[in-house]
Amino acid sequence: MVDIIGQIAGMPLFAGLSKAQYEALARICVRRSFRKGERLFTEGDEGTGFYMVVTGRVKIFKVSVEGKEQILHLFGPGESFGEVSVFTGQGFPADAVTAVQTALLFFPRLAFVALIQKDPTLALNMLAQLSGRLRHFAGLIEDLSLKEVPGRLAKYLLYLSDRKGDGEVALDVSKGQLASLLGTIPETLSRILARMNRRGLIRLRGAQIQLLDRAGIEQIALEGKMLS
Amino acid sequence: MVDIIGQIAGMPLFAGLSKAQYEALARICVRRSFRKGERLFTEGDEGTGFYMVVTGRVKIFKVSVEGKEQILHLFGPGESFGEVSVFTGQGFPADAVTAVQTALLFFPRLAFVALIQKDPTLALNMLAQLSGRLRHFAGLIEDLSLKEVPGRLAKYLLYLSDRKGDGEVALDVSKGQLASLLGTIPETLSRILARMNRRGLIRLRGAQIQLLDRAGIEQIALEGKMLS
DNA sequence: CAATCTCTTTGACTTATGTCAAAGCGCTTT
DNA sequence: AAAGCGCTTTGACATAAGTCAAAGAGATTG
Repeated sequence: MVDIIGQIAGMPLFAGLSKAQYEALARICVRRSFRKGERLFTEGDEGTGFYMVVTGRVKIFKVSVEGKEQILHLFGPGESFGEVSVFTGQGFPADAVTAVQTALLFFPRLAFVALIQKDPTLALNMLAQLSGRLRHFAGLIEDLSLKEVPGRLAKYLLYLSDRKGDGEVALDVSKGQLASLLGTIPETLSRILARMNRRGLIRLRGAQIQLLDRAGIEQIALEGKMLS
Repeated sequence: MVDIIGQIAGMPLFAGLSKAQYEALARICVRRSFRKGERLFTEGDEGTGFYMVVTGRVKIFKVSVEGKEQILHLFGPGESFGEVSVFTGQGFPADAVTAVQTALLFFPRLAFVALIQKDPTLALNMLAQLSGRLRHFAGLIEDLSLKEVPGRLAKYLLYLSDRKGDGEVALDVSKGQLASLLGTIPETLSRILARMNRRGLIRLRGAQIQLLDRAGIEQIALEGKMLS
């Protein structure tokens, strides 16, 4: 119980709340652990609450009839997911699976809504949370519709690089999963990485990628394509 | 003033509020009219509030460096937009332009946040609103990534048909705009409509489209492609 | 340490969709 | 009705990206 409060206190969604609120949140939530690859829910399932990642990683994705998948979001520690069906009352809009061994807090719908009704700060935090997610989705739509795969890849490499600081980047997902994240397939991703490598934009060593020509990569990200 | 209250009362975002709340909302908002094609804001602009459509139509979209546009959403009467930057404090994530002559209500950020803090119902309505928008975006991402243009078009035709009831559908946007909505260009859309016409799936007469083979169209929407 | 299994890469090929250019069509304006 | 204008359609072509198949690389396990 006390350690759950500790976990909750650090989350952006719960920033600025009173001690009493932390306790109330800790009282309504349930901690659950999952092995890698476990399914949390499937599109259409009735949503009885939402989740927050304590440790690990959760993949939210859509699947086509042929089995191709598009990752909508990868959520890590401190991030929450599954709120949409809490507030609309409809089923989940996508599938969720753990990408690695994962610990989650589950917040039941009705109890959480009751808390929100009593605490405007919590409500505003949640509104900020969903707004951020909308911004992210708008970016994904832009990328899928207006950029080619090299452009999306370049943007992702720069994103990784910005998180780390230096010019050496370690992919935080398998290349297959990265393909799903970028809206393509492994073969295509592989070819484009090879092309960037040949042109001296990057130096490929497995999951380690060195950004050799940052300006060139930035241009590809901006223009959305790699001039042939 | 009184007529603004009347307009507000009917909006889903404001459902279930007290008379006093309607009056407070009416007090903080400003009504503004725009001619067709006027720009309301541009991506990156600081958001000082959000808008609600009274009459007319607003197009929210992204543009690529080459000038191709992807429509994120078309908002009509009773729908609101621009909330994202209200709750994150960052700039608008996309561009907004009126698609026709349009009347809007503008709600200033700080005044509205103050109201939300006092009224949990308003907060929950807004959460439902944003959640619905996330669901819509998830669907758009799915379509762009996992369906081909015929699949997206079929889905849109069925959507129009479901709104109307019968098998005769009138496009509510120009074909050029429909292309932007579906993530393609006018030439491609034109070809695919012609192909569906040739195959007896639809009967094309300008902006009037008759759905002749609903089952066939549903299959294309589901599979995401038109088997050649 | 070999065997196996999965993930990744490469090659040859197909195809959906974009590009560019021109023609067609409908609508408004004079 | 003629003229002009924007939107739509069609054609010829280019190309990004998917499919299928096989080889290669890396990791895991017995």
